[in-house]
Amino acid sequence: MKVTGDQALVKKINRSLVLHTIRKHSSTLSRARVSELTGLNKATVSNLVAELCEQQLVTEVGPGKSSGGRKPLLLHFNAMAGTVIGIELRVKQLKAVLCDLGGNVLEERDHALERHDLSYVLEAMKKVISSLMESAPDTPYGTVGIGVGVPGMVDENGVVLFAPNLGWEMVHLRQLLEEAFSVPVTIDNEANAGAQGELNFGAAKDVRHLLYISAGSGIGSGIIIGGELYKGARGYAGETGHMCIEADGRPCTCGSRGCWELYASEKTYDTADVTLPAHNTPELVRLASTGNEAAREQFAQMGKYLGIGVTNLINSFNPELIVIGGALSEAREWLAGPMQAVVAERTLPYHKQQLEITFSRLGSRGTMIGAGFAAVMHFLGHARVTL
Amino acid sequence: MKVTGDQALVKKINRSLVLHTIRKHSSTLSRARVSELTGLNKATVSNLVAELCEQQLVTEVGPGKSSGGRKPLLLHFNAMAGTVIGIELRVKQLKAVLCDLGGNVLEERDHALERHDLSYVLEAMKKVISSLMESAPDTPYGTVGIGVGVPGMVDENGVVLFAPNLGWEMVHLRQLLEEAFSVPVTIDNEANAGAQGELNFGAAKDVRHLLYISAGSGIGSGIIIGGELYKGARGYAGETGHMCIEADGRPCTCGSRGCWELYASEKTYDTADVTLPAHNTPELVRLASTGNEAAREQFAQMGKYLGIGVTNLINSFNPELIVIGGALSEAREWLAGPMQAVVAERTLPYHKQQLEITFSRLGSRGTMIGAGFAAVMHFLGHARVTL
DNA sequence: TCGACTTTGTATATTGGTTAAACAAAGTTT
DNA sequence: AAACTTTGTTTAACCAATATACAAAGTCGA
Repeated sequence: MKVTGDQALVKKINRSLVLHTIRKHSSTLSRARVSELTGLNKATVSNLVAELCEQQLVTEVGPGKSSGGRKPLLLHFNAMAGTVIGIELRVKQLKAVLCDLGGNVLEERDHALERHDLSYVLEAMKKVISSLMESAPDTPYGTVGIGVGVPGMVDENGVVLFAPNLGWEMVHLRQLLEEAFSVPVTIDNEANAGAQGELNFGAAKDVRHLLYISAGSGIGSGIIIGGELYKGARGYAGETGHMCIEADGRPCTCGSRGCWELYASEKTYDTADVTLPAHNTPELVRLASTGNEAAREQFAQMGKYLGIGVTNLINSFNPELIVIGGALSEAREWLAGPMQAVVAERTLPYHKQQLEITFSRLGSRGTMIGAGFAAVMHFLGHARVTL
Repeated sequence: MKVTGDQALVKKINRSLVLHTIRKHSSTLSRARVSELTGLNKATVSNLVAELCEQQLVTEVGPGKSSGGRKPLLLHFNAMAGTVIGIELRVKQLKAVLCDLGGNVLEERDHALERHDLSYVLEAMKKVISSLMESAPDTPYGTVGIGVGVPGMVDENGVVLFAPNLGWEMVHLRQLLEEAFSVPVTIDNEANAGAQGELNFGAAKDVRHLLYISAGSGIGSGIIIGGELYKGARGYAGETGHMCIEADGRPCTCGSRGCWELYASEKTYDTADVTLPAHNTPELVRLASTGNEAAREQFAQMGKYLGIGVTNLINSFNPELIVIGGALSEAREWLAGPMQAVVAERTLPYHKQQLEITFSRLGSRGTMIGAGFAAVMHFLGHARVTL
């Protein structure tokens, strides 16, 4: 959209600056400190804070310690000003949480999915959302948004362009949910949502260049560059599961061959050469931990191929931190070793020096929380300028 | 950098909006039409245009056709208000142009490079730049910037982090050139520069989602999403040459194995199984056109592997248009067929419907012109807001 | 305990940009 | 020639940020 500059815009930008500064350092900043951090004049900060207080998004939490003068009045981001719903749509499951504006989980729901057709899934979503909305505590703004993470490509209008694992194409999911609940809805790629979750509340707090790999029934990645989600036209980037790692490898449903996710996701369970003792991750993890060799070997193979793909991404994006999330992160104990070995062998020394690989801290909740966070950001607003 | 909102910022944003609107539709817009296009008030446009006229960036070019009222005064973007220098640093060659602010080439220089050590290359660059600066016509602002495209990763401060084909690491190129010439310098990845060139002046004018593949001594890609260069922390994105397309393929200097550019760039010349009749692209192209089978087969193989990598990128980014540039675009006649065949076979029908693959229109000049354009944009300023 | 100093936060006048509305200028149409 | 259209400028009003002065509330040393 074409944006022109006027005073309303200036105010939006500065309000956003002040609000998010307080949010990120809740209960530790005074007006004076916010003024220093943002570069805004003290008076401007005072005015904007007054407005935010009226809107109940910020409260004064009491005096802090003096450093030789008047005691500062510490400002608190009022996370309980409203709630959001975060949803992760998986292939066989619908997971949802009710969060406050600070990403704290207040309620949680799980719902098994038997089919993937839109009307069935939509009905299930509506049920779960209604249930969470009813359980929401009384807050000034109520439930201010719904964020959904889906396993597929999403455009800037919240249309699911393509979700192969669900068999969806061109589903106007945002519109459908907004019509049903009359609340702003944000739709994100599942990996992008997970990346946002880990960046804001998990293993990657305040990392500038992050690569989040979501390994489950497929593989997706969320890429954070310069502290911001590198989403391009939303969800387009990071569709790395179909990165070809074997030129003449197995044919994939995507039309190509040798795609990464055929070798390093739960898809391997169906095509594995050896007979596996189980065909789902939780069961295989259980078996591996009891010493089952076939299960361990399976994870070792997947770890190796995970490492190959991760190496590609390291060589492309040179992140500071890599977080592995998704259902497969449960198997970290058996994946990590082989994966790290491949990465150590294949990446340039130049990359290795500042690189760390870790697993999701939010676990299976990361995507939901991240999706909910997108709704929070939509509610709070996030204007900024590129020069 | 932290940016706060004030009236100066508002003016910057609006000035930028007006200036670039006029630039993109030079000599066809009146003040009234600019007001409509930008959404700014007529008075605001008048004021900003007056200022731009004073700065000699815009001139009134005369009356247009009336549509039932007073004739409009058409506004012209004064491309000759200044000049920029665009440089492409290749492995064996330094190519440079002097352009006006509209990307029109005024002078051109070529300089062979015998070595890659920094001091030697820097000396060559200085010579070429000085020569172009001296030949620059007299303009109000003179030579306002230097843009360089380099075959490697570049960070946001113009530091060449890593350029394997030159053996460079952590070269503060921007700083070095700015100190030598006291003119703003922009450093870009070579593929990103090429993408910018084709987007603004070449085969991809006004395309929203573009994938530019630069295939030469290596492979890089420039990704345009939503009409803007998707560069993340500059140059990090698009380092696709080291995308692994053969899990246990040939070892690469990058530390990995089976990298794309080992199979689809000029690097194949050195590792080809069969004895090639020549080991450089121009010669092979000549041979292929005279009917040499070995040369044609070589290009066919490269085309196939180009297609494999391109398919990966299509499945990841779903662009509208793919432009193949770089030295290998000279061989389009023999590459295109095999490449298209692989792409057609491997991509999803969903992607194919809106996808077009073409070759560079600016040819070998694309990167230079794009690099120069980056300098133009730096000079003109390009403030905008994200909500 | 008192006064000097510090730090926090607010009030006031100024600045500088956009804007709506009226207006002037220069056409076309009937 | 009168009525209408379109272009571009002038005017006054508005509004957010800012510098500056100031009030409030603390610390610290003698």
